[in-house]
Amino acid sequence: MDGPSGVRKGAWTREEDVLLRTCIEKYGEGKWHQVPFRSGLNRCRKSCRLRWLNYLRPDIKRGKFKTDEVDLIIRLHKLLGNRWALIAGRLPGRTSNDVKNYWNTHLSKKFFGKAVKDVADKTAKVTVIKPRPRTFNKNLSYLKGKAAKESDVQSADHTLSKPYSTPPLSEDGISWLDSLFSGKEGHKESTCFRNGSGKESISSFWDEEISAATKVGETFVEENESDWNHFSFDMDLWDLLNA
DNA sequence: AAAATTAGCAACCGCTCAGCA
DNA sequence: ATGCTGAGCGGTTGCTAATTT
Repeated sequence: MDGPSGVRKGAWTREEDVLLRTCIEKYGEGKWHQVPFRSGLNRCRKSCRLRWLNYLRPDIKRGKFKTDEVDLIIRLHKLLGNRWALIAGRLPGRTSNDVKNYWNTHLSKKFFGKAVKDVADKTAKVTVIKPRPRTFNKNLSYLKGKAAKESDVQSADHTLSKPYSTPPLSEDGISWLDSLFSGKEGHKESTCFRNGSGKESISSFWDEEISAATKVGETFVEENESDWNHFSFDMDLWDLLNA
């Protein structure tokens, strides 16, 4: 079971779980590089971290996904793509691995299979561009104050897997995006689920998303500004989160 | 009852990013 | 500006249990 480097791999034993749990309870989460040494486990830090996050953490919820959880996964996946950590963050007690596994085993066939069938039926190629806001670039024309071209916005409609109503552009052509990113008025009362603590504002949802996105390298699709053409926004999810 | 197939889940791997020197 | 290291994420693999033939 040991790897070439002498580090143990494969399934965790009960004893290893106890050692890891004891270590985390004593020293707290984090400093994963020290965990194997502190716990006395012959495991790599990645393995320890994963075991804790996906299995040993006390707040992890086990058992089948409820229908509302499934519904949320579907909607969030539509909005965020395969960003399992973000999706799992909206599902109290569920890990990204859980969500990912559930999607791959239950939902991907259901939806991807259907999509394939739809495409075959229509014999039309549809490219679904999933939004990945973490590739934001501060040099993007939008962030430099340039307005998005309306024609671009309109053309984006054709790239979406589901039609949606694009909020009307104001004179500067960016107001709705502006408010979306700044999390300003109009959304403050909206809510969504958050880690069992009840609710949080939808604006904070986006604040988190966008702040993370803008923080990360501050690269906002510089190499292909037209990516914004494909920015999709799920109004159904918006409604759901507002509900 | 046994073999083959499928489904579900745990764990690993490789990559990217942030922080720091 | 650059390189290094730790941390985190998503894709993929592999094992096991359940189901079907």
